[in-house]
Amino acid sequence: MTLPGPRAQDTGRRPRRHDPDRRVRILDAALDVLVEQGMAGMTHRQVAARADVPLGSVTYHFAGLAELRAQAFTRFVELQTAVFEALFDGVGTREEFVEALVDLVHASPARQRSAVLGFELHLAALRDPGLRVLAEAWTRSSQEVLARFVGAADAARLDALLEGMIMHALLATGPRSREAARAAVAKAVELSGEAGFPRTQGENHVR
Amino acid sequence: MTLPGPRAQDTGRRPRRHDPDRRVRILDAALDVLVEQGMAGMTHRQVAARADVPLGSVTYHFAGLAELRAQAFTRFVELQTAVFEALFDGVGTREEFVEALVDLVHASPARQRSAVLGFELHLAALRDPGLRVLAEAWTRSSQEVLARFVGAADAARLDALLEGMIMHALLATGPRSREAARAAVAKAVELSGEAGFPRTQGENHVR
Amino acid sequence: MTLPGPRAQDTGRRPRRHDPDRRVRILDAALDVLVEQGMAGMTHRQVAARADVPLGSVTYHFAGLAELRAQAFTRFVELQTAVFEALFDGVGTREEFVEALVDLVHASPARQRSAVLGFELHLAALRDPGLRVLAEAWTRSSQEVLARFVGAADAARLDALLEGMIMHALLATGPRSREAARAAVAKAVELSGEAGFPRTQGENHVR
Amino acid sequence: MTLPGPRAQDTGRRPRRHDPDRRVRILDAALDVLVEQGMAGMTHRQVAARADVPLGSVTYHFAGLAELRAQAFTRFVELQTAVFEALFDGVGTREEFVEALVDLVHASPARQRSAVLGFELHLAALRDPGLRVLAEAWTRSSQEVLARFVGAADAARLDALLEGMIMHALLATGPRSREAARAAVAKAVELSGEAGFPRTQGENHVR
DNA sequence: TATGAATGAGGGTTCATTCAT
DNA sequence: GATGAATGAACCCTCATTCAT
Repeated sequence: MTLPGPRAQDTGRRPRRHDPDRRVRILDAALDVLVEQGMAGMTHRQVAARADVPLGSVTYHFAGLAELRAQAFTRFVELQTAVFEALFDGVGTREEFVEALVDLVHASPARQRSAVLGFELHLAALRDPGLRVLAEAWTRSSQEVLARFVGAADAARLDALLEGMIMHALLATGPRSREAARAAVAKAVELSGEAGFPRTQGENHVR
Repeated sequence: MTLPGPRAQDTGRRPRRHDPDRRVRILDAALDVLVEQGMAGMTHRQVAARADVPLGSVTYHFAGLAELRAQAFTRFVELQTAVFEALFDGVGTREEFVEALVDLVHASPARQRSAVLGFELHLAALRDPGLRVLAEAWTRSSQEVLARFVGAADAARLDALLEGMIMHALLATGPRSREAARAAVAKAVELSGEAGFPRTQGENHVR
Repeated sequence: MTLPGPRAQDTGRRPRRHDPDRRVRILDAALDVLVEQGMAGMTHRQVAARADVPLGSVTYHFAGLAELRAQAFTRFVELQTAVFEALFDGVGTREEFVEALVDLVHASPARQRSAVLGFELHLAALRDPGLRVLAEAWTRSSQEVLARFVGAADAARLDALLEGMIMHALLATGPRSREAARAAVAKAVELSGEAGFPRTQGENHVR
Repeated sequence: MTLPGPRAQDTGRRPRRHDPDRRVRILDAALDVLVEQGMAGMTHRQVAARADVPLGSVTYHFAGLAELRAQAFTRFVELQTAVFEALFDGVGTREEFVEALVDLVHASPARQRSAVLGFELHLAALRDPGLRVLAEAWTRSSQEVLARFVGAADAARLDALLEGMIMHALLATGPRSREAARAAVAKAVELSGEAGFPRTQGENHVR
């Protein structure tokens, strides 16, 4: 029965001065919390604890929770866009394209996080105009990448299919076979126009 | 100075109607709130206000917010399953099938609500095992309906595509052409096996 | 995810008609709850559940929580007075007297209950005039019993000692030796006047 | 329709004083409320009102009602231990010892408060392990003080007697004669061993 | 610049009590 | 007579946000 002083929010009291990317650390922590606790669980306190940062630091760097949310999602989209780009980097043949898409869809622990964040963003965007703009830009940029390989209309269709498959993969309890995913993706790609595959099958291409 | 007991109270005389289906009214109100405010906004107070019911009524009929959520989603799935069944009632040809799917996807004010609820359920299911069971059952039942017309694997693929298209439709700001949606759906159905279409194309069917 | 109807307060729905001593069952249940949960935990619902009686039955038989409390304590005092009387029934010698007192003090599972209730009553009586009257009557009656064996002043002193020993026994974690209790009681009785012991030591007496 | 987040708020501009010993003020207020309203009446709101502090201040400084209770009782025991020590400071003769004990027992408005708190602590300790530890430590320390004047066993007996007399004094409606209390205490002390009285009776002692 | 003490609105939930059935 | 549906008041607690330091 000690008297510990106010509440257990002392994060260790180290004198962490000069922490230039504290802002980014907070954003990443916010995304972590968002993945684990959902939108409703993303509070100043949770984020601060996750970032190992004093509570005031979060309100200091971000004008409010809405802004924190917006910037966190913005960071997510930036990172995710880069990942998406990289995924198709060096893809030349239809087979490689399909394989890249299967990578995208097939649930790996790493993909789980971005899948959850993506859907959180989509849902949040329904009620926040700023986020809606962000979500649309993200979707557009994704489809533009896909459109390098298939036509624009096919890209939209493919993107929708991927979105749905990712959601299904997210919710499925049992492990899903990669082959099933590949078959589904392949069938969808099959129908797409030929445009955009610089190399014929089997041809090697150094990016 | 009497023993206070936890509380002392004087109920504010108000007509206390016996209301047999109040429970269902509360569930519908909960779904309304969920659509408009999102999961975080679905509070006892909001739901009570929406159902035009005193606060205590919500906590009386449901043991907790978790149960209210669960039962609301359960009701949603029940209703939605019926709607889904009805949509394909009388569908005989591939053309009719495609048209039904386009109805499903194309954003009408009426579909908006169920689309949002569906995605809210999917997201909530990520963190609630009970809801996950419900979501899986719903997905399974939907795919079983689709599987009457195309093969099981195609049904899963089609379902994913629809899911993605619905989400895209939900987020799109501008109005989307019904033709674009039809084209995308048609292409996906094209690839499916012939199984399940009792009538040949062009054949007339009196609904 | 079943729809169990309102809340889990259905006590089994047997048609318990003609239950003449339901009132007493409720009182005993109230005392049980009081022992286990404390004053703050003695709610209508807890009592009803404990008595295996519908919620409305408690409010039907008792005008309010205050009355339920009062009547429960009244019942407790009645029962306890009888027990107290019985304890000294047949006590003739100083040794028997001491032994009876030690029985009273020494913590047995059975005594635990009445000890707790007694202290709850004392504390509640501090703020409820009605209970204060009851508590005083109880104290007076106890001391009158003791005064049959020792003088009135000694009875008051003895009663206080017993009260304190009971409280200490209640709080002690380790088991207390009966001998220690006997020694303490004996010493207190030693000082008392001779009045009231009809039999000399060793003499047999059929009540 | 912006994302609502859990809440949106506008603090109602009020002077926000930095108040370093607000924590202690809250604890004292909690003890005041406890004396007047009993355990069940000791709510956040009552305490806040009593301490003239906003509601949030109580929950800010104490993690929960249980902790508030625990720390309030801890403070009570600390203060009371000091008072108890001071009471016997300078006591040298058996007469002074008795007189000190009578001071302890005889109901003065000042003692009323600590007596009530003491019994509340004892009762609360029955169901709270942390408080039980505290109560036991308190009892032990009290008896150790008494044991400076009488033997250990006698100290326990004396302590029990005092406890009982305090409770009786607390409940008695009419004023009790100090002489009666002195007589009872004197008789109990009479039986105790001689150990611990540095000065013989009648000897004068300059405090 | 950075922090955390402070505030009150609002969240989930429990409950005494009333009253229609 | 007996019951349980219904009602809000009040409870504990969390939290976004402000602001003194």
